[in-house]
Amino acid sequence: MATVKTEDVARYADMLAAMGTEPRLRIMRLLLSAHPDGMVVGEIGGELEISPSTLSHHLEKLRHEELVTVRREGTYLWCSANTKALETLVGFLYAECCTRNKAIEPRRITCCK
Amino acid sequence: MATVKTEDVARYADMLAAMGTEPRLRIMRLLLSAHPDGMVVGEIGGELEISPSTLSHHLEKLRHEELVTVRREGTYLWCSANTKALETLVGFLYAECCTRNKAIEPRRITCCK
DNA sequence: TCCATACTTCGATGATGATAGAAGTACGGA
DNA sequence: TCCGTACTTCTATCATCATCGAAGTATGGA
Repeated sequence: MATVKTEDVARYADMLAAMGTEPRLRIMRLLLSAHPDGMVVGEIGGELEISPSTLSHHLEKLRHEELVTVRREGTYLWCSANTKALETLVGFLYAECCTRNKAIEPRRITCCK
Repeated sequence: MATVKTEDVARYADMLAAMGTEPRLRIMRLLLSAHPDGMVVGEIGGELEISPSTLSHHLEKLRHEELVTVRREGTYLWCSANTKALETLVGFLYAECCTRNKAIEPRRITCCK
């Protein structure tokens, strides 16, 4: 069990905040369902009905927290969920709840859905 | 695997936002480490060096998202992490990443810490 | 070189948020 | 009944955020 450095808490808080908005959480869900191919920016906007400039800001935020990666293909930008970062974040929450403090039984998280 | 209703996404986003701030994430960590007894408000403030009124606002936010429960004992207010709500939230994230989309291998979350 | 498509950045606005001192409320004890 | 402790609410301020239209940049194709 790795110890959580105090400076990490701020980082995790920022990642949680990045997902703590309905449009951005929807974006993450969409990208996860399209994983690992990802989706083109315009396709995300069409699916979620978010205006281009607003979407761009949301993607910028998610990319800043490294929750989303982007690669260019011609004029298209392909976005993908960064599973590495998600792994770290969800692993942190899981550890806080189940491992470090044993406040929640693991099965309740891994089996309840 | 329960299906996630669209209106639930907004709720999960609010919960993530509630924990998406360094002081509040620290509060949750502290309360989890003190689970299930919880901690008195003043003790939290002393430990995290947050002024009484600011702390009160943060606790109000966490309580509003049902991440924290409060019980009174004389003049003291005891705060506890609401494991039921945390369970739901972390279960949702786990499902999104590992079950629904299989973007992340479960072991990477349950074993990596 | 010019154009169309895809996306970003600029600029502006209205909203929410974080913080904290000061005043108020709740409670138990003297 | 009065006081002290614990905590909240009020009030104010400064900062960040979400949104979106308009203008700008990037890219490939004609």
